[in-house]
Amino acid sequence: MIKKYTEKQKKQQTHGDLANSLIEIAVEHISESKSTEFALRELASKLGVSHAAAYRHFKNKHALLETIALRGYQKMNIFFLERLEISKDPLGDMARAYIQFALSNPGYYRVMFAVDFGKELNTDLHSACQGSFNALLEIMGKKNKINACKSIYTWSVVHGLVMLILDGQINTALNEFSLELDDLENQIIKITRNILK
Amino acid sequence: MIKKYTEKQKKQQTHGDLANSLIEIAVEHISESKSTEFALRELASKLGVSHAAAYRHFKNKHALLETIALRGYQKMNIFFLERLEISKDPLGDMARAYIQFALSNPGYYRVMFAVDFGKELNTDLHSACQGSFNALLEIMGKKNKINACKSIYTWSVVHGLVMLILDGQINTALNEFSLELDDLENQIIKITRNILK
DNA sequence: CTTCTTATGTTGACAATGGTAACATAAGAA
DNA sequence: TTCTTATGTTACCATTGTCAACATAAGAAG
Repeated sequence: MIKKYTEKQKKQQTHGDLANSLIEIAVEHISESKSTEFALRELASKLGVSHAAAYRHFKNKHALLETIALRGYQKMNIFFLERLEISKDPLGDMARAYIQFALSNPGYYRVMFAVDFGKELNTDLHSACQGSFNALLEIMGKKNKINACKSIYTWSVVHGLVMLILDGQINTALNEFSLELDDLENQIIKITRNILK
Repeated sequence: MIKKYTEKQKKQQTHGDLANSLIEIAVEHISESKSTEFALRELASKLGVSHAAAYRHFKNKHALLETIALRGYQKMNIFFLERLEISKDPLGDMARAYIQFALSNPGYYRVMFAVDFGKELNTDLHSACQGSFNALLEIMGKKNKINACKSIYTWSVVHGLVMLILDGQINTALNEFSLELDDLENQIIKITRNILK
């Protein structure tokens, strides 16, 4: 018994760019749900494609996440480069750029910090992540222990702030003191700059 | 046809303290897997109990997570109180306590920041979380905008640092500069303490 | 002690999901 | 035109969350 496809199925045989579509819709979903959990089948369905189609482009669900994380780091690194090429305040602009990237790309950012790094050393991912940190390290000046501490410190500040904001943990605090996000961001960058002198 | 249980099943009819056992094993699993994802059935099986037994103690999987988060905040608040009762350096000790709690209770800490706060306002959870922040706020002195910023700033530093450490993101940086965690922690607290000046 | 009620287990079912295998078609290379 | 490969499809399976029906334990009420 030979299977035959209907005309509709024939037309949908090629989606065009399923890999990218999957990435986009996953990032969007993660951004809205505030969680990196999602159903591959549901996304496929939304794209008008069968549940198994995704496996032609990604080995499994985790591979999709890894790809998203990698793209996120690449996007972020480019974002940094653009902002820092001509800067009179590298540290401040770096911090500002970091916060802005994360808050305007919550889907990517979440995945970048949700994918387990320890599991199977994905060298691409590792070096992409390393790249961001090195940019920060260079801003600090000479590469030594003290400046490494300062870099980690700065990373901690911006990463912590961004995660607290994305997870909605400081909403009530902001409301209570009628604080705007912009004010907070400026304050935090100001403090950071002073501290590191 | 009436079902009969074997002698073995009869003995296992009461587990003793399944609710707490579930919490403990879940926290342990999360701590080891570095992820808040787990299979309820697997945990039940490890506890020698059937897959549906958990539902006598928790409405669903998410409820278990909420309970873990709540306990985490309670444990953390107690931890803070103990450390700050007699302190000559409240901000430094607070930061130190925060980092220590998170690093020695990674399972709880992860859940505390993974449970979605926005979904269904779990008032207990909210107030428990609020309690931690208020402790920090009081250390800063008068409650105003500036000090709210400083509090959020401090929280960002310690939360960011802890998450980067737990997620293994700064391992390579630490290795590269032969930095010990203790050194880093001290450096960061030293820097943070300057905030209040 | 007996009986009733409730707390806490059990099994069995179901739907959703991740993943694989077998198969069909499209598209481009030979 | 034909062969190969990329990219879909359906069918199937194991795992998981959840619920319903049922069984037993343990303590309260008589």
